[in-house]
Amino acid sequence: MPRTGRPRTFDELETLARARDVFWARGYAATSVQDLVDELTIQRGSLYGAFGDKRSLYLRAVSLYAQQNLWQLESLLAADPILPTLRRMLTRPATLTGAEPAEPRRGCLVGNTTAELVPEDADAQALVAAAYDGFVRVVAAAIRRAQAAGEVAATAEPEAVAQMILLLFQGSALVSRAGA
Amino acid sequence: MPRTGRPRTFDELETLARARDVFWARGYAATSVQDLVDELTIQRGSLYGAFGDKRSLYLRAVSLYAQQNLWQLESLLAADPILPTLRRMLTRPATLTGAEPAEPRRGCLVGNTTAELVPEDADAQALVAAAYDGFVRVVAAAIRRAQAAGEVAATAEPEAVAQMILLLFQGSALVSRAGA
DNA sequence: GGACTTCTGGAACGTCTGGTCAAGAAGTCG
DNA sequence: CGACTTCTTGACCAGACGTTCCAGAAGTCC
Repeated sequence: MPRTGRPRTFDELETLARARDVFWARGYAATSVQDLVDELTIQRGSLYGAFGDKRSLYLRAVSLYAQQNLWQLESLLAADPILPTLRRMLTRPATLTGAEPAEPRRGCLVGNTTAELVPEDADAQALVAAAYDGFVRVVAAAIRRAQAAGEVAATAEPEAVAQMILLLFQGSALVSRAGA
Repeated sequence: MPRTGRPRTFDELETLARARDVFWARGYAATSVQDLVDELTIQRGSLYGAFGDKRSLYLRAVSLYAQQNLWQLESLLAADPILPTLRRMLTRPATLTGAEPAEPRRGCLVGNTTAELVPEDADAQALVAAAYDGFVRVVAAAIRRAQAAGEVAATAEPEAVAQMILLLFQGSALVSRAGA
């Protein structure tokens, strides 16, 4: 069934990425639909037509963020050795997100969502839980590879260590919003 | 200058504590003034008369939360040994707040504030930064005491370890909102 | 080119928001 | 008791909010 009718004049993915940045900078509730209309170069009608309502747009934006971060994480950890990479991630959370250091500190959009929407919103909860799960899975796999290569002590429990790294990473992203 | 006129019929501190719980459960933006009026057993006029506006009330509520948590932390760490206490705090963030395990997971109000209001709000930023600072100070002091008592290796940097514990603690409180 | 479909732009809607106000109740103080 | 001050109550306000809708523009398909 080929798509007929007038095509969109804006790129949906690019617009979604811009929405992600707006939400990331301001949070969910503090971002009004008017803010989005202003910054996405889209009119209200188009926004609602393409993304449904504000909440759906937000969830899609967070989902995009989580997926891009997971890819970035995988690619960063693909190169041996992993320990310097992990250290850099923890001391500079922006390593994963590709944000400029000069930008105002925004933390991690998944973490921010966890604090603002979860546990009131079941969909948001599932979304962030999946993101955390993916993080742990990828890091644990990297640890196992590093153990096989002799970089990391074989006695360490990969899943447990990965879980702890997740906590450190989220804690770091959160606290970094408040200053150094 | 003695206070004259009709006295308040509600206890200000108790009301503030209740406001803290409401904000803690729902977040800042998602809590309407009407919600507060409903749950504090106070009328709008009294609320504004006693606490100024919504934001002031929120900041005072977070401040109360932070101070109570700091006291609780100090008293928990006063008893040797500190390591089991720290472990319990990290695996069960509610240890500090005194929240029931059955309650919906709310994380840490300071952390939630960091995610929702900071860095847009300079007052909130100062508030949470002070809270983090207090946490690190108290934990570092406890580590120094434990080092003097031989419980903790003397090679550890108390401040650095305390900072890491803060990150783990905040990470744990945050991620716990999303599930186990 | 004609029929049809989708998108755009912007006005409009009802609701809810945080905040104010005034009148009366209920205290304190001398 | 009388003067004064503060608190309570609930109606009220203007503005912002998220969302809907429709007329016209701009495409696709046969």
